[in-house]
This record gives sequence, structure tokens and C-alpha cells, in this order.
Amino acid sequence: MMDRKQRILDVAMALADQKGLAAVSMRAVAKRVGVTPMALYGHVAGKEALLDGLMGRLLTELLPCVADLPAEDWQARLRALARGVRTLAKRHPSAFSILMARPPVTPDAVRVVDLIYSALIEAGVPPPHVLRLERMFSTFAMGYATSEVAGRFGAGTRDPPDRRAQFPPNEIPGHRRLARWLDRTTDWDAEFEADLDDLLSILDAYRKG
Amino acid sequence: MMDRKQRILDVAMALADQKGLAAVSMRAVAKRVGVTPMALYGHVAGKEALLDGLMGRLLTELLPCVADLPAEDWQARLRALARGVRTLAKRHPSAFSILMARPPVTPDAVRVVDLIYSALIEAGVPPPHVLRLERMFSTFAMGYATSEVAGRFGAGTRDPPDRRAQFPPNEIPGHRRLARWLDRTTDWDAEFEADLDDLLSILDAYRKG
DNA sequence: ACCTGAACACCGTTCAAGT
DNA sequence: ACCTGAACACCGTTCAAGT
Repeated sequence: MMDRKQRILDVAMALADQKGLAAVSMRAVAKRVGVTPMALYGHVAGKEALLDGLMGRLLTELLPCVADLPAEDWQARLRALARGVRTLAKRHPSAFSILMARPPVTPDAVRVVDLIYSALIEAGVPPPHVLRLERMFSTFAMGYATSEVAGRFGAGTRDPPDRRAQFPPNEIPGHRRLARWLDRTTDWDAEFEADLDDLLSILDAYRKG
Repeated sequence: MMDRKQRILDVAMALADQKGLAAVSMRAVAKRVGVTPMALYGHVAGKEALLDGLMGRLLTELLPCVADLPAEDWQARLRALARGVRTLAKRHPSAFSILMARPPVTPDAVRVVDLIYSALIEAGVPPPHVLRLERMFSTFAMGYATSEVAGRFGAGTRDPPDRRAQFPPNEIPGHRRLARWLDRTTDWDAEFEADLDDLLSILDAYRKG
């Protein structure tokens, strides 16, 4: 038999994937594990610890995305990490939001940060800028993925003619001028890659070697 | 007497500010309003609608941050918006997370997006890029503010010597090489401004006029 | 060491009833 | 039109008790 704690986290993640994060309750997890709610407390300190455990799972799942890439190819590694974040968000859309909502406390969080630090150092970014640019890079990747799965993108432009019709024309002049483009559908993969290009071009400006 | 719905949202926001988003329950709001929980349902469709109402409040509070700035000064407007987002997050740290967790459905969400569209158009960014760069810009500003108030920044580096000590030295080589800088405290205001500089420099590359 | 049962103080929401 | 009371099906967690 498997470690009980791992089984609990398996069940919690499956529940999040199938029914959303709101359905991840101590009682629902216990029922699926086949045990009384109180039995969970022997393996997990409480609900908060359960969510931290899910965060750990997410970060562990992210780590292998750079495994095949040599340390020298820092651009490929940064791109792979960013794409990995987005893939992770699509695999676990409900649980993913934990990553932006709570402080990262697991060891793998430090490992992920270290992958980005190492890539930036390899790129020749001076150390004082590495810390900041790591945060900028990860903030963008997580923010984009979160926005995508949470529906933040598209909600403002979804059914745009209807929404725009609610406003007097001069109140939202930007939308008015962009109407032609707002009615197009967006290729989110392509947009993400274009954003990555722009961000990597920023890094270029800081490289010294 | 004030509109009941506005009073309900006042109370909900105050509750979020004082006791966190988890304390914003229909029952707790009703108690503070001085009414039975069921009485709320006449003015708000349910808990979800209540949270949408809070999102509306946040966006309405953000809008005036560019009021004094002329449309021509698009750089000042973008900077003011980004700073406004961050100020908003500090004023309502708990409620702020709603903005990244749910699709923006209020009219003011469209108005905020329009301010950024207009600034980018004013800057001379070609229309096809405006939509993408608006999302990149807002994703960054919201992501930074969310990370800051949710504790995502700093958690990995807080008490860094202790955390680093848990790892064999070669497993996190980036942290090892950056140890000298990791032990410094970070000026988050300055970091945000530096990030803004970098993002605005990206926009510069797309300007045509 | 690991689990259970009963209990406490909470949730969101429905529904029928009151004024 | 607006509110209430009782009820239903849930929560997280404590505590004493079982094996």
C-alpha cells in the first residue's frame, strides 16, 4: 500500500480536476479515500496544509519540463519553463490558482526558482538584476496562465459587439477604434510565444557577455 | 437611506478588508447589515454575484487614477494605471485576489481596458499589437500586485539562509551563486518601477510614428 | 499508531409564510 | 416589494473513545 498522505493528495487533486477547487473539502476527500474525515488529520495538518500539498504536487509536476535541455541553452530552458507553466494550468485549471493565491512553501518551489536563476546567470544577466527578472518572468508566466484558465482573458472581449453596445460610443474610444480587430478570434498559443519573444528581448538588453 | 445593494457591498468590502475574503459569507454580511441572511437575496443573486459586486467596486476605485493626466501623455497614464493597480492591492489585499480569480464582468472592467487601449494607440502601437500588449501589460501589473499581497514574492527567499540550508549545495546552484544578493532586502517600489521601465521599452519597439 | 462517533460552530440556498 | 423562520445539505475542526 502507498503512503497515505500521497493517496490523500492524489484524491484531492483528482477532485479539483473533476469538480473544481471548491469541491475539495476534507469531508469529500475523506469519503473518496474511504475513511472518516477525522482520519485525514493524522496525515495532513488541516485544510490549509492540504492545499499546500496540492501546490507541492503542481511544482513537482512542473520541474521535469526542462530535464532534456542542456544548461547552456538558457533560452530554450526559459521557454520550456514558461510553456510548462501554461501546460500545467491547462492540466489542472482549478488547482493552478493556488500558485498565485498562496506563498510557495515547498522545496520544489525553490528548485523552480533556481532553474530560472541559473538560466539568467547563464545568459549573462548581472546578479543584481537576476532576482528582479526572475520575478518578472515568473509573474508573467503565472499571470498569463492564470488569466487564461480563470477566464480573465476574453471575458472583456467575449461577445464584444454586445458588450460595446452598452456604452455610449465616446466612452470607450479605444474599443471603437479597434472594433475591426476585437471581432477576430485570438490564437492564445501564438500570443504567448510573442510575449515570450518580447520578454526574452528584455533579457538581451541586460546581458553583458 | 442609501441603496441597499450598495450598503451590502460596503459591508462585504469592509469585512474582506478587516477579516479576509474567507470571512465574507452571506450570513456574516447579513448580520452586519442588520438583517436576516435571506434578505440579501432580494438585492444580490447569491454569493457569486456578491463577489462580482466586489470586483466592480475594485475596478471603479481604480479608474480615477488617470483622471488628471492628459490623453497625450500615454506613458504617464500607463504608469499611473500600473501604480494604481498596486495601490489598490495594498488597500484591499484580500478582495484584490478576486480580480485574477474570476472573469471581469463589470462595465468598469471594459473602461479600464479601454484606458490601456487608448494609451497604446496614442503611443503609436499598431492595432494588431494593441490587444496583445494590453493583456501583457495588465497581466504583469495584476500579477505583480497579486504576488506581492499574497506573499508569493519573498516566500521563496524569506529567511533564505535557513531555506537554502535544506538543500545539498549543488542542487540549487543559482541560489548558491546569488547568496550575496539573496540576503539583501528588496525595495518593492523600486523593483516595480524598474519592471515598468522594461515593459515600456518593449512598447517603444512597436511604435511606428 | 491509526481510526471512529458525536458534537460544535459554521456555510449557501430553498421554500413557504408573513407584512 | 421586502423581509423572516425553519429547514436542508453541506463545511472545518475538537475531543474523547476505541483497537
